[in-house]
Amino acid sequence: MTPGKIAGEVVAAELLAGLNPAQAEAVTAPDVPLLVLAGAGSGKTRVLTHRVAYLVATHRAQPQRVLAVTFTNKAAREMRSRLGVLLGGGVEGMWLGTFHAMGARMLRQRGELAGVPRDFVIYDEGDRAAVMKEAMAQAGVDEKRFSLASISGEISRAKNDLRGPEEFGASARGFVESQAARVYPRYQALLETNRALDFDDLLLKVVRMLESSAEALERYRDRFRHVLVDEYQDTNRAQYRILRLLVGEHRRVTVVGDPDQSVYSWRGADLRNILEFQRDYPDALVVPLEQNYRSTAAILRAAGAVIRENTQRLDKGLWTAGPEGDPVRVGQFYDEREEASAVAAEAGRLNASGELAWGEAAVLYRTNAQSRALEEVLLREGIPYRLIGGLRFYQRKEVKDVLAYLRLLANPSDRVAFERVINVPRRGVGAQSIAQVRDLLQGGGGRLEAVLEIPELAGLRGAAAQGLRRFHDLLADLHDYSSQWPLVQLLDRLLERSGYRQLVRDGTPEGEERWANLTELRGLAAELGDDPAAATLPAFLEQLALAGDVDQMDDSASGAITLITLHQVKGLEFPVVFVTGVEEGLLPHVRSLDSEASLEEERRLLYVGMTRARERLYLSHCFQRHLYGSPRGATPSRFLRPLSALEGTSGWGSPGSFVAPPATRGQPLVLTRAREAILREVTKAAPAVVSGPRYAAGDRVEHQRFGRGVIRVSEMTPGGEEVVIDFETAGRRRFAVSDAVLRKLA
DNA sequence: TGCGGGTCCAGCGGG
DNA sequence: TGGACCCGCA
Repeated sequence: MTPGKIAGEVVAAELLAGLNPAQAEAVTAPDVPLLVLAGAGSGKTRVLTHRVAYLVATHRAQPQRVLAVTFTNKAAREMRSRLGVLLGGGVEGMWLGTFHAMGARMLRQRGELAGVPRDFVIYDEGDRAAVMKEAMAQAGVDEKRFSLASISGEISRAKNDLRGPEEFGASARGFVESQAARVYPRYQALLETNRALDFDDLLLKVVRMLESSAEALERYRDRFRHVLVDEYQDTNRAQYRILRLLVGEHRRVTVVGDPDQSVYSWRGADLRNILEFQRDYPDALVVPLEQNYRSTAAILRAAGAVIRENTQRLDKGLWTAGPEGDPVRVGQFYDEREEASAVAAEAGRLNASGELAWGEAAVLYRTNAQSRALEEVLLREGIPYRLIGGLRFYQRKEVKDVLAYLRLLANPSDRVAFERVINVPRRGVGAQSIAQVRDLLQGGGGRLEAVLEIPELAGLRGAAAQGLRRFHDLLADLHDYSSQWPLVQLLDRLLERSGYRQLVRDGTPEGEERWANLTELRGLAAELGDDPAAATLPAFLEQLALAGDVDQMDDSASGAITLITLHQVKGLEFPVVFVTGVEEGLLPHVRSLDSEASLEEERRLLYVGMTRARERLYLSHCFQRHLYGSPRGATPSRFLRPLSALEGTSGWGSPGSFVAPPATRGQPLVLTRAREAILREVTKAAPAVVSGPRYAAGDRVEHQRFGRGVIRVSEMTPGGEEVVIDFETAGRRRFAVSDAVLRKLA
């Protein structure tokens, strides 16, 4: 026996330590198709990573022959770092990432086998919308009658179902579909001229490649002798097809998922993939993970009672060896303001008694609009919170603009990028001139680069022509520069030479905020600087395109209550969870009432929310809720029915927590007022009615996001107090004072 | 070309 | 209610 083998066995034994029998079974299962039905909080990620590590440690798999696919970048990162720890390095060469990253990588390697140019760019949702708009115009589809979103959705769905323009056109039924069928081929043609793929293409083209090229199929099948997939319940048909093709005859495939947590059918996820795994592989080994390590018995019982009403599911008996815990509380409140106050009051009570740090609680809701009332109350009460979602980093105008410049440098055919920045900052090239250029290119009258150099080709004269030429010179300059200097310097030069820095930094606080975002982008480029392979422009752009967003959940240590949608909260957990707005029309949402399947998905959404809670779970609904500005009556969700008779479930607050609506509207409820008074005393947070500045130069402060710093300037503006802070690590920044993110240090 | 007011719309959002 | 978008006017 070789020393290596012995070491491997030692590691293997360590990998099984602390696993329960079901987990161990899944980790050590033989090379047969394996379906791990992992209930909420049952250690799913642990099993997946340990199985990969186990396969490697026991020499059943070489790292470079393993493909492990996750749904999010975050999950991929986590898995990579956990594997690094488990194996002490040794993950080199392993393909570990999202489906889309995997697709991009394969297409860079062998995409030409499916007619994909090697230097393709990846279009995000914004770019896709721009192209879609143009395609709709070409097809003569009226944007007023058919929304971009509906057409775009149809086409995306078609792609996820592996239907090309012809096939889709042949089977199109109904108004929207037939319009989409006219747009689809034009949309695809435009992507092609731009040498661009959208996210759906990253999957679709891989399928086409593997199906049409024996060489490609052979190559990747041989390469990936072990295939493992996380969140299998969320895979769409294209992803399913890729897996089937890759797994082929060797059938060493492990999928992990929970049908009860499938909440993305509207994005193409197909529950059949997991429900029918055993039909696809009749000899599959199915290992249910039923022991929950997260929630109390009371919480599990309530969640189980809710999800059991669904018909489309594989029953699991989720159980816990943990304590019964506090009862699950269901409360009714007058309206969303009182609901928010109740959340704040309860969180405040727990915090005051030392049972809860702010960062340990989350407030969940169905729609983003619901966050407003919560924010207002938390702000008023001085309770720190962080809002997940909203406008994301890469969707910010300034970031998209600068990225468009970079994309144009990397790919001069990218007309979406061109149209985005040709007149930003202004160069005298208006909509009219852009249209002329577009028409010329449309008619095949030349390449974009040529038109930039000789604008007269497009019939342009005067200021517009000069603007295009200046733009051309700028790009040429940057192009030369980029061949000799690292990314960061290129970015700096771009910001200077283009005039973009001046445009953004207009002296307003908003301008500084935008500039701060660009500084962050610069930071990302700098991070890559250490790695020569990643520091090229194309690699940088690809990474950003696939990264989607800077991870908002990474700073989980923040001392703030989390406000988050039910969809985004999947995969997270908190000691204390409030699920708000559990009402008919909201959860289930009105738009899901038309089919039993979507209704069941809504129920799963509530289930996901409930199972995020470790110790305390609160559900609330209102008597009335403001929707689009006007009040409407609300009734408790049908999903709550099985809870009414359930042991370990009780009302939230005193029996009188809900009282009849007041006779005159707009009059605050006495009870609400009393509660606020109590809360104020408990949290000692005085209402934020301040007439003068709260900060002075020299004050030491801590910012939720940027850390510690010193106030340099404080001034009162019509919009409130504004401060300039020198941060220890984040440099000088300017803010409007917000108690939610800034606090004074002693 | 840039801005202001009218109008329309409103679910969840990974990669 | 509030944001996005369009049209018309300076």
